Amino acid sequence: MTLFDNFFKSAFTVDNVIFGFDEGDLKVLLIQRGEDPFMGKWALPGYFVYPDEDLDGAAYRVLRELTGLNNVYLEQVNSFGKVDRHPFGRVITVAYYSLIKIEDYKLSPASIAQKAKWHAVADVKELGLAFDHDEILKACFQRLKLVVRIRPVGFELLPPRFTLTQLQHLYEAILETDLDKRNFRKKILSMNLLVDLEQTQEGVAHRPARLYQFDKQKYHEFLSEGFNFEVKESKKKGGNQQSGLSAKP
Amino acid sequence: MTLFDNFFKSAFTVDNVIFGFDEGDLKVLLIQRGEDPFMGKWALPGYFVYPDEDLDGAAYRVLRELTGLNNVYLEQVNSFGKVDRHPFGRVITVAYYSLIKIEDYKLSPASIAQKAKWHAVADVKELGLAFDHDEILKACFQRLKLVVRIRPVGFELLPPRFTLTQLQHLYEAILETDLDKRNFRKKILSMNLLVDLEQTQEGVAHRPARLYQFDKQKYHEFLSEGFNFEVKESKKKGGNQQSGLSAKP
DNA sequence: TTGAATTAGTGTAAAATTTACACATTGACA
DNA sequence: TGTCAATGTGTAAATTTTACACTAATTCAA
Repeated sequence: MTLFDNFFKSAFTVDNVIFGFDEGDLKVLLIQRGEDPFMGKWALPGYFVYPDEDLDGAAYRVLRELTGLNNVYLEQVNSFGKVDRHPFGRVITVAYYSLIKIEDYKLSPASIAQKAKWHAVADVKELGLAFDHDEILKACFQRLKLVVRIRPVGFELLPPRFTLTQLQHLYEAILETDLDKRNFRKKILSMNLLVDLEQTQEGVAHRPARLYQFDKQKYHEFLSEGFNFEVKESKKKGGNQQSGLSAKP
Repeated sequence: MTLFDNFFKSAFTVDNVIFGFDEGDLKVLLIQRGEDPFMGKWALPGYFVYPDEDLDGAAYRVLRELTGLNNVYLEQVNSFGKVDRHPFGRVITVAYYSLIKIEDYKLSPASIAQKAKWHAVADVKELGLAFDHDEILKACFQRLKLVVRIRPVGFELLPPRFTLTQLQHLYEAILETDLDKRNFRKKILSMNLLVDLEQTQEGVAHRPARLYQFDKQKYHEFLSEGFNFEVKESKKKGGNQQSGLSAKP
């Protein structure tokens, strides 16, 4: 293995951007560092890749240890390897993002130890993360924006029963835009991905909304055949520039 | 740095999928391995990431050493880190793809030494690459398919003057589909990205085609504002399943 | 010189999709 | 019983996409 003997003190890690959705906000799970470097700062959960472990395996492990969750959507985004990104040495990290239902997330021993906490993605800018984690988060968020147009992400992020307004808010949070209510509903319903539960919300001080769930079978058809999401921005409110996109079978 | 002392003999590399376009075929630059493992097999050009070098820097270096080219479109795609992907030890590689004009590529000393050769992407399946390079190529090709819809890749892959038919063939090669000639032209010309050079081909045994070049300025506007490419498959010939997509400002 | 071969170039109408837009409905609560 | 707050619904216009076939320009060979 002389090949390797030439090579240097360096390490691989994975860092995981764990997205959730709650109270109309897209959130990300961060941990507060208990040691240097960046003691006290917020950071993405991550850890070394073990020698007997695939990259994906490491990402799943980090996620599992922190959240206790197993069957989760997880996708590699990019690697980050600036020479000086870690003050203690050369560390190249592979970034993953995952989508989880916040209500499924129960504090694990690891998450307590690491002071894990959900933060609204929009608020993280001001927070300033450790290392180059701001950059990593940005890349993963951008990827999520792409993926939401190609895959029905509501499946991963919403509770089993949800209203169309909640679903719309999710899309708006991810796309950072406002959508037209009627057009959104038309589009979503026309995909036949939703099952009308013929139930309504309870205990809200206004007309209660119908509850829906995703149709797992249709969803899997979509995943294999391709998927098309396209809803245009409403121009009423002051949403930012953004528009449609489609990807068809 | 005790952190690092725990960690293992392992290495990072970059592997580069270098695409070119010639004679109607999308091609990839491969090298024939002169040493074990996989002696004699074709492989993607790649090398270790030096300790004082960023990932992108390493990818550019590999590309430059092989092709002598500098100002090239290059994008990170994914990392590959299966435990056993390299028979001699743990090697995690970061895959990049780049787009070059084949006519700009001149044999460099490195490319001669490494027996570099262009292969049609379609033919590589049968060839069987070293390591997990088939998988890496596939991932990069897939990425290119996505990118072609969002960025006018002709810029990077075609010579300065080209015909609309050449441009169409490029899109067909990347998307692996047939496109309708009239619709393609309508779409491309409506983007105002092309400059009609008011010249025609010479020495062809048929009606000579007009020559165009890309409008650099418009191109940069597109890059900053977003880009929209959408042309649907022609159903005449037996093209495979594929259809449109758009991404707008 | 003529015509055969080959690729370039061109327009339109129908279908599908996207967009903009406003008001009646429901239930809780005071 | 009326006020509050969010739900739910339809249509017409504009835009985009799609399907489709013939004439034009040039070379080459007879």
